[in-house]
Amino acid sequence: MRIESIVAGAVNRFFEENNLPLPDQSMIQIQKTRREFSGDITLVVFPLIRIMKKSPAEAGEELGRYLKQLPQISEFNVIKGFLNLLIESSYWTRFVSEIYSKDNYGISEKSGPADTVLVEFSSPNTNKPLHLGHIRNNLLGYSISLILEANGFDVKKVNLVNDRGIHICKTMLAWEKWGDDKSPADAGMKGDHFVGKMYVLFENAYRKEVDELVAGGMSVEQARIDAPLMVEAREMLRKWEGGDPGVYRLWEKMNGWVYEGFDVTYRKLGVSFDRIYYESDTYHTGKEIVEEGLAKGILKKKEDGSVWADLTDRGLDEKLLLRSDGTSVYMTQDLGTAVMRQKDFNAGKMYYVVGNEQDYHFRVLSLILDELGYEWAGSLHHISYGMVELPSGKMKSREGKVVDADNLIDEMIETSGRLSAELGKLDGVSGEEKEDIIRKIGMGALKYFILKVDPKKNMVFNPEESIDFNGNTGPFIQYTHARICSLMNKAGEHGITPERGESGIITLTGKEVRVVSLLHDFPDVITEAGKNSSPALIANLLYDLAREYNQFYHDHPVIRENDDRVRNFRLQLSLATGNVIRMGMGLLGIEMPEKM
RNA sequence: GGUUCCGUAGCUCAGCUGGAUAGAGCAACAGCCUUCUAAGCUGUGGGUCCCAGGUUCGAAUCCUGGCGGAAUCACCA
Repeated sequence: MRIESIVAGAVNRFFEENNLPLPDQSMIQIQKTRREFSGDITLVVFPLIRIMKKSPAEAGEELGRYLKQLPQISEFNVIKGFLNLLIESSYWTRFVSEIYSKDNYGISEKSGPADTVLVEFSSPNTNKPLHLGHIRNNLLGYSISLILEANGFDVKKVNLVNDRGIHICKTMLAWEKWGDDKSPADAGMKGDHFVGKMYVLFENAYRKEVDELVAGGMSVEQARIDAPLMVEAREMLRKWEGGDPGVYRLWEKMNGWVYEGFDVTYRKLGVSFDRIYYESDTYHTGKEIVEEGLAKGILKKKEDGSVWADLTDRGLDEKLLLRSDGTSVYMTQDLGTAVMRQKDFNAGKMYYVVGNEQDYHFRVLSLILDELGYEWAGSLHHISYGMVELPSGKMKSREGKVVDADNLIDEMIETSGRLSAELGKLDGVSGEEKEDIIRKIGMGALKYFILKVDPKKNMVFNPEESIDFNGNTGPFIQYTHARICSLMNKAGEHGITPERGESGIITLTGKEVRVVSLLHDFPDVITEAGKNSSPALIANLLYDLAREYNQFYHDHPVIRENDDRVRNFRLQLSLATGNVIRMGMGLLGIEMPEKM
């Protein structure tokens, strides 16, 4: 049993034996002892003094004397209402001996098909390549999926591709006009970048047209509608919706280019999906659902033919679901997608990893599904994450103020290679192995940089100051792991391997205890990370662990230790640390080199 | 304007459902490699936790009101 539960149980017994009312569970607060005091864990006695009717000092003393009887508690002291408990080394050595060789420590087994959950992430538009904002989305979505799996859920990762709409038509029109019938291969570009370039060509020419119309005296709003390019794009959208074979072929061809490009980026990021949905499919279902709602009288049609959901009873406004011309909007498609998915997977929960700019949209989506009578409407859960901003503010694709995903990835790997060379770290390694290590480190730096930040918060990325490889970074944690691998190899060469079982009666140093106690926290952190959809919690623990381990490593001999029992414990401790780091980083989607 | 979120060191971020003298990293400066990987370790300086009230034995954390910033409130997605 975990030490916190043992102590909490003993506190309860104390009240029982003294015929006092039992304290509420929330009153038994156990936390880590702050470093400046002596002890490992601390019971906060303030909440208990009311029942005990004693001063904090007296209550602490009394509880301390009682708890010291536990075989796991060796010492105690009371300072200002805080009861600090020193844990017997044998508790820690036994704990380490139990987990050091497990490759599933902290991981919950799958609990069955009833616990299927669905995670949507990525959700790209097919008119431009992925940028840093998408990277955050993909890394979060993928990591959260892994974390939910580690919490025992059967996770389905799904992607919803926004492959239809006016923005796609803009790229098609631009290609027809200025593409010279070239393919991405002809242009020597990745498909998504090539199509993205078409989008930019359109936007630039369109802006020029608008400017000219405005100069001629037209209002900006009207100019945006009347600009010849926009008229053509809308015409193309109508043809697409009408199933015009020529337009449809072009649409398929250009989307194909984009998907080829996306695949490359996804592979580099190491993300994958169990199922991909396309809005060009789901919007049909969405329309049907709206028609049904209309027939049932839940939705209402206005005179101009547009269809609305009335959410004024719920404290919100009315929401448009079909335009007056009968075409669907964003919400329509999301309704369809949700219903299709529920049919496909019957998931207990559907998570949407989507930026916080869409908080309102998802509140409305869930409410409308509820209005329409879907009893699973409450199972939608928006994992809302903050924007990635540049020092100059928000990224804006139309102004070219974006950090391109592929460029960034390439730069990270390049930097990784340069640093390795400067430090002479991989001089003994060559070829594919070397490339692989360099790639893992570069990607580790990028992924950790993004994931260590609380998802809910906006974060700032400064392209001028490239992502660090020292300090609180992915490579720092990877390095710690590589060190441990190297240590174990060296130990093996000396014929030293950790022996199973407890290492015998030894007294641990403060640094050893700090490392063990972080390992001890790992399962709880996985649980919390699952509940809060926050990979950052895992990242923070791993950083603390790596830092504490490096301190331990700095001033404790392992292989060179003469006392067999101590040496064995330190080997187990090192192995356990390496395993937890590897598993934990695995949950962030970060690979671990064995040397670097 | 309504709603939601945010405001912690020069910069980037931790700080869990209230607990001890608010912590890391980067940047700056000063040290540590005949010893298991120096992408490491140690030390120094750096704070009105936006402001003002309130609740509490105790508030960066909870409540109210300001100030500042962001998002959203589309027949865009």
